[in-house]
Amino acid sequence: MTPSGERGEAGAGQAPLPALLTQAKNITIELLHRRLGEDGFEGIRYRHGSVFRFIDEEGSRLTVLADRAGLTKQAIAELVDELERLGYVERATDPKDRRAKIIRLTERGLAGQAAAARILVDIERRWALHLGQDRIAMLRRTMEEIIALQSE
Amino acid sequence: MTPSGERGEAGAGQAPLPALLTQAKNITIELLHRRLGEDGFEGIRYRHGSVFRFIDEEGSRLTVLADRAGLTKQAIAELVDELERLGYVERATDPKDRRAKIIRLTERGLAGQAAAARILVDIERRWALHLGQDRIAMLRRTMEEIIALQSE
DNA sequence: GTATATTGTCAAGCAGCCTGACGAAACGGG
DNA sequence: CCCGTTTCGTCAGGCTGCTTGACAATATAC
Repeated sequence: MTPSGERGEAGAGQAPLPALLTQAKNITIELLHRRLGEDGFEGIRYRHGSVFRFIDEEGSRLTVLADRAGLTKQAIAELVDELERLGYVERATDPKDRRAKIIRLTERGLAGQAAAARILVDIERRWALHLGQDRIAMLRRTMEEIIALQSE
Repeated sequence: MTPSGERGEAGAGQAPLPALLTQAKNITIELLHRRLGEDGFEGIRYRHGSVFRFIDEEGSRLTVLADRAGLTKQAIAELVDELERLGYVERATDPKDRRAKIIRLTERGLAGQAAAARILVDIERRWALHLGQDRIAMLRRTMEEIIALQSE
């Protein structure tokens, strides 16, 4: 009763684009989080990326993070709660605005952020080793351009 | 209180790979489902792809679909319920095995499946128009090879 | 100085999956 | 042929990751 499979398609031709993209994404985040765990950064999940990716060096407000991540304040608040419990992030009341709280990476949070970046670079490097540097660079550029194309 | 954003990264360099892949996927499925809707195929959601993608022409059992999609029987059962309500699929008891039910695409289901395939080809074609045929073919091949690389 | 907007939190709900347990039907060995 | 085991689909309940709605505390504008 535990799912596993994934095989070829039933119908004509080739795997649909969304399936390909999804599978590639899943592979990437699985590698990333496994290696984060191995490096001692336990408990970090994919969703936490919304904080790590968008937080400013000097810290950011909840509202700002929510806006950047395209999520609600409530959703981000829960992520921050979790990361705070795990010791990656800390909240401090903004002295300029006592409604707001500044969310800042702790030492460990900074280390985790750096580790993630390093691991992702390494993943790309290993793919480049098998498929060629230019192929991987092209993959990245093509996706960026597709995304740019759509947001016109 | 409705999220929207998505902007550049805070930290160094470039967008992380998983974010890129996710965004590309989201763009694709959004285009796909919008155009499916325009073509009169209402109510189809991303998750329904697990049925449309893996169902055999003569129909398939629930268990088979679940296995192929990498989901539980229960998850697929709910998808099939929905698609049945929408008229894309029908259940028939297997005469060979009265425990089992054969899930088969209706006329409308077949039309929807064909439309989806056609739209996806068209999306790729339009990207190729802007970025070049070779770039899009390469994108596809590179992702396929990355996926193959990981499942060694 | 008071109306209005903004910040973060509490509560509740929905989607999309999961695990567990089950009756009905098929299968396999004696 | 009968009975234990396996396989089919379903029912019930739970978890995760998000949503909308409502709110007290605080800041801002006129």
